[in-house]
Amino acid sequence: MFFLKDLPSRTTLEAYRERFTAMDVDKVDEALHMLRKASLLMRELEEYFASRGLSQLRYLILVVLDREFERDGLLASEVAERLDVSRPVMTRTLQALVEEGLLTLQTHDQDLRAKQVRLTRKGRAKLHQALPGYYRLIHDFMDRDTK
Amino acid sequence: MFFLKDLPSRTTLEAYRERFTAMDVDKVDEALHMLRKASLLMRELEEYFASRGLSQLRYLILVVLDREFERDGLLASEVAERLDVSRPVMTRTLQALVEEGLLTLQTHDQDLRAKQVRLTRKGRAKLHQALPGYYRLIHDFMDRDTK
DNA sequence: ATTAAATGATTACCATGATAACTATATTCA
DNA sequence: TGAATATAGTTATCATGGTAATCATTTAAT
Repeated sequence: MFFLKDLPSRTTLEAYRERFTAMDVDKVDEALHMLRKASLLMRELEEYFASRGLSQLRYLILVVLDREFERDGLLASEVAERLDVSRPVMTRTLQALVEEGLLTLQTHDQDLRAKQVRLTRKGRAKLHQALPGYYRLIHDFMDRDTK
Repeated sequence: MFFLKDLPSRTTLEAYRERFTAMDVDKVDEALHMLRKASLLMRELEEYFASRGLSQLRYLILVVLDREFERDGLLASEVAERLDVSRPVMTRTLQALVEEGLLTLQTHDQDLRAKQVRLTRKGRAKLHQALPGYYRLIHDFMDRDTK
């Protein structure tokens, strides 16, 4: 997370450019604003998810599984790959979601190392309940911010 | 962090809009791209800081203190306020930085509850060593990304 | 002046991210 | 075919974020 209330001014950035590096001040400035804005939005999203017994990652796992409605679940490694998150975090989070009855985990038929992950009806319902508020929050944030 | 490799398509977003909420699809789409881009940049920054014995927050604490060169340090609460981070996290991080000799903490003269935080010479040097690479990383990321 | 409320910092505890090391199973190739 | 390598997942450990509760001190109010 990146929470610097007063970002470095253009003047400060230009002084740095002079001193050591051939950076594009505009792009760096844009990046700093983006980091702060994204951090604020992420914080709001985490708060929203927490209020619904979810988290950013839990939510995204449900999304990824919900998308693949033609397939009978995904391998844990496929979920991890689509989300670009480390395996141990995936293991832990999937287990927590199973505890809560939102997913099932089952050893794969052919490959005994692998785990098949499936959404339960409860999991799908939980996701669909969270979606409207999720999009509303993002919409409101962007709306507020661009004013 | 937000790491969904395939973001919801415009079509998907429009379907959601129809179904439950009067959202601006463009703005939501923009927000999702921003979240992902910021997450990737934050990950690179954390890696950079880790390689130098710092972290995003440790770095920002040094920046905030370095900025206030006219003042003889800041109160811990002032640092927390400028960075919008919770007090317990600030306490812990300041103590770690003191352990490493980058800061000093001293009980305030007038208010015995408060702590005065000051950059040491070593802390200032550490910050100035980290700055060029920090800006270069951001520059390169933005440059790469906009291609 | 004394009590009540507010403030600064800390402690205890929990959630979520990472990496390194490990187990078990599959695959490759000599 | 058997040994070496690769892959899927887990465990252990650590870093960094949060909230709630607590302690000490200061400020406000009666």
